[in-house]
Amino acid sequence: MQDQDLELSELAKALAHPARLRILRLLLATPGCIGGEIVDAVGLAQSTVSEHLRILKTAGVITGDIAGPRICYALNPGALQPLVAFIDMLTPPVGDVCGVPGREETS
Amino acid sequence: MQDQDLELSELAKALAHPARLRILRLLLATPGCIGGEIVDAVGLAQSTVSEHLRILKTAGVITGDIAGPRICYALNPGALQPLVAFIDMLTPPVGDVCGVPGREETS
DNA sequence: TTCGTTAATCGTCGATAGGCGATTGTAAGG
DNA sequence: CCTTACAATCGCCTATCGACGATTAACGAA
Repeated sequence: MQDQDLELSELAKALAHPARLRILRLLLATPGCIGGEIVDAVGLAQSTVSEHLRILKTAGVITGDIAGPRICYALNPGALQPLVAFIDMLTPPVGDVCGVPGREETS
Repeated sequence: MQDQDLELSELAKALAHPARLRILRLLLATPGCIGGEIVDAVGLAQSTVSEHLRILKTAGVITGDIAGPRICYALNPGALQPLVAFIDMLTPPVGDVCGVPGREETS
């Protein structure tokens, strides 16, 4: 049961960096395939961005399809479901009526 | 808008370690207040566990109330909601009918 | 084939995280 | 008061992360 902790922590680690979150936002906002635009958008060196992309790809959060000389990155949202399931498991208190019930935050 | 990336990454970082996930599971399974039981459960040194608890507390994921010589730790599930919201934002493709639609997993 | 573009990889560096034992602080009990 | 138990903090060390420039690899176009 706790064996999943490894997998879950890897998943969380993939999200544990602002640059990677930014990349995910960017991929969400960009329907088509983009390559080096990511580098320009996050404002980091090409090698650094490539490393972040590798981490995201390894975690399964994104996919990378070769499209000629460049690469088409796309979100793979399903990969994060286990993490959501874990957090959900911690969050039974407030009503699980429908979707996001406690949006107003318990504060 | 992207300012939240910092906050979200901090939140994800709090979950990015197996020992901390184990602690959260333990707190979920233990209704009452436990103190040093955590140390015994995770199998790490007391100082190490204390550090993990500090990280979780700093992230707001748990709370710690002083109860005499020991401390009563409890989950604070609401703190993770922003993270869930972010992941949800990445996951619109499949029906957003009601909360957790893809519970059966896409695969 | 040669050239230009794009992405991945390599090597290096400083910063951070994770682990531990030892120490300190605090609060109940004798 | 002193002692005991628990948790937090303090060095200290190792391992990993994040960033970079430079290099290499792959592909399309000329």
